[in-house]
Amino acid sequence: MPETTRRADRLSGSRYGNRPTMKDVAARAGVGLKTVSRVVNGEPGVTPDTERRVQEAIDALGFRRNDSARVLRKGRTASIGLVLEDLADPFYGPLSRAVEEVARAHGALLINGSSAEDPEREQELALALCARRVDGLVIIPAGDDHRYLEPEIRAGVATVFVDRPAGKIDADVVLSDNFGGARDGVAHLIAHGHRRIGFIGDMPGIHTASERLRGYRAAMENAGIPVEDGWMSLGATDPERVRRAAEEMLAAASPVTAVFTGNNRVTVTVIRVLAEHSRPVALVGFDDIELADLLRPGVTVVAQDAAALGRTAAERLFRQLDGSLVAPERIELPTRLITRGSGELPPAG
Amino acid sequence: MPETTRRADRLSGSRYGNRPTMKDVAARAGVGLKTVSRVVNGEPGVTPDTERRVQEAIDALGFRRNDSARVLRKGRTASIGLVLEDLADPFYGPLSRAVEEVARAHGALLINGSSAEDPEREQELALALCARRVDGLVIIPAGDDHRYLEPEIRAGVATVFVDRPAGKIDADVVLSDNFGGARDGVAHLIAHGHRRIGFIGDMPGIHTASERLRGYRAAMENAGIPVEDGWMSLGATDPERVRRAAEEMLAAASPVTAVFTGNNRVTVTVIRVLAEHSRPVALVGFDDIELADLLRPGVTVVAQDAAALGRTAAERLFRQLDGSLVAPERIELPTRLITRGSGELPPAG
DNA sequence: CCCGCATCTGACAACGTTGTCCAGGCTCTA
DNA sequence: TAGAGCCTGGACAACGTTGTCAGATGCGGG
Repeated sequence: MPETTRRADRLSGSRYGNRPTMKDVAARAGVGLKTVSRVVNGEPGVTPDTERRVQEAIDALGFRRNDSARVLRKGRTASIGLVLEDLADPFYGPLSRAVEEVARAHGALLINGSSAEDPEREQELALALCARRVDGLVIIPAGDDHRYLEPEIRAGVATVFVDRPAGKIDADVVLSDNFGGARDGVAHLIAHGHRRIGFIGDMPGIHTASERLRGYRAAMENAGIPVEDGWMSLGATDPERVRRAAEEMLAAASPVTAVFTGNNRVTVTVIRVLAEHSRPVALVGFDDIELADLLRPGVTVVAQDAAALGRTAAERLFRQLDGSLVAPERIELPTRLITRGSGELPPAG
Repeated sequence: MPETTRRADRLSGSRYGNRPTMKDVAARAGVGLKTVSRVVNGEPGVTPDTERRVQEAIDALGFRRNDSARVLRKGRTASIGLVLEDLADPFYGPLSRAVEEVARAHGALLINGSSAEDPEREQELALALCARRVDGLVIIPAGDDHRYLEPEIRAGVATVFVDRPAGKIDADVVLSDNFGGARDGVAHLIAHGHRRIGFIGDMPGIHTASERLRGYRAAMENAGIPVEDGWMSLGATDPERVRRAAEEMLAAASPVTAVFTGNNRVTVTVIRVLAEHSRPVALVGFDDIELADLLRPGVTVVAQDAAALGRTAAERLFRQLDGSLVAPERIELPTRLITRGSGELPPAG
């Protein structure tokens, strides 16, 4: 006789896991089920007196509407998912926060998870979010094949990719101008007299990394400088390898006089190496880093606006949900060169 | 005749918002509803041949289980909520990530939101998460009254507070040793010969801030140093006010020779002020900051382990859900003094 | 005094899934 | 070959909510 047991537990109020339902509230208030629903949702057509009785019952029982059931009935969850690479990376905090603020403005909750740069985990996470029936997904891709999302998108899940483009499907994408930013950063070094310029970046398999590399090559080519072997280090992600790469460039027979670094983590490591180095070496880094202005010299960077990326993507997501959007688009946000000293050092040696 | 319409849409596959259900899969595979459920959940009792047919139907239709319905039926959502102050703050990134990893290890998703330091928003968010029927909540309190959670906790929502204690309810709390850390940091300055030491921190209404202030006072008292008016600045949160406060302390008739800063944001601003100051002033800050080792002098800090806070809290949450936990507890994690130079400067002037 | 109308209320089905339980078909043994 | 027992598959109810629709109630006017 489970019904009896449950009622007893509920009345005693001590047992975990049994929450009062609208039915319980209705029984206590002596009204119908639907009337409770009306009160909870602020629908019209309830006399003040009835409303008061219902409200009292709600408070007395500690009732809270079960949104799972609501979602099941209504179809929309008023929540969106965010799949990013690593929340602990300072670049993603503001991005995530920006997405959240837009979601909040649309009355939606944000569910997020980290892919840890693992394509399989990205897929697992994205599909788990779809199973929760999020209304939309903002994805910072780890993998390069997103066809697994096709059924979801067809089923109406709004989808926007950020920071890196979607792989093998046609979808909205919001990016920084990685190519242009890197090109301008390297050109800045060239303008200050450098010709032997190193590039240290992530694996070229990652879109942002290859675009920035392309920018480096373009700037060098525009200036008519042939790039020598040993000036480029790709795929060095962990500090140890970045350090080795930087040291090799600086110790070569004809060492580089400037370095362009492909992301914030690389930049930080290279700053450490340069700090130990005797001769001054110019540096421009992609991504801004905190306290960059307080170092001596200050660190010149190509800054992207992480918050703007997140905001733009989220706004586009909700416009998809509004139905006011049709064709997928690729949006590129400009980067900004912030000069602080390290990029303006003249060539030494 | 809505049924007909829906079926047609589904077959055409073009209209948004209609997803295939197990019923559809069953019809297509020519099996019963429950058999599909069994296949989807990997339950035993299905012949390989039937399983194959079902799987084909699933793939063909792009079916994905609706977890909302599942949750409704099963009672548990396998998701936990995290309410924090501001994801954009570098302190919370690693904390959030640590919570996520623990959740993942337990097969749960993480839903998070920022309170923006607003008690009302904290409550709104926490209750919204409860309405989604998260299994548990990790909360970094913005407010100081959490009685609104009593019905939820009684109903079985596991709850752990982090970084600051819960207000007016008895609940699990995981904190850093704010008092001890601040006391030791200030004692460190005293040990290096300082007697005129300033304190710049957040509003004393915030628990961490008042504990750190208490630590400052204790260290001074232990050393028999009376604290003068004007050595303490409380409630300065925005950079402008912090800057003014620091400048006043340094410009006073008998200026402070060292400063203890109450959190990372304050520390960063004070570093800027000190960089412009002529005489060297010692500094110890609460919270570690990135690149602190690269500044000259390096910044001595009292570091808390944000990831450990998050991990400890999340683990405790899941132990509550296991039922292996009974009485609420208060856990205090140690802080660590990291000497890098700024805290070891001798008194000047 | 009765009818019509507006207002308020509640019974019922449906959302998509899972747990329970039973039916039918099979194998194995006596 | 009949009966017992096992395995597979499916019918049905339930989870807690909301939309639909019809019934009840009260009021004013004819």
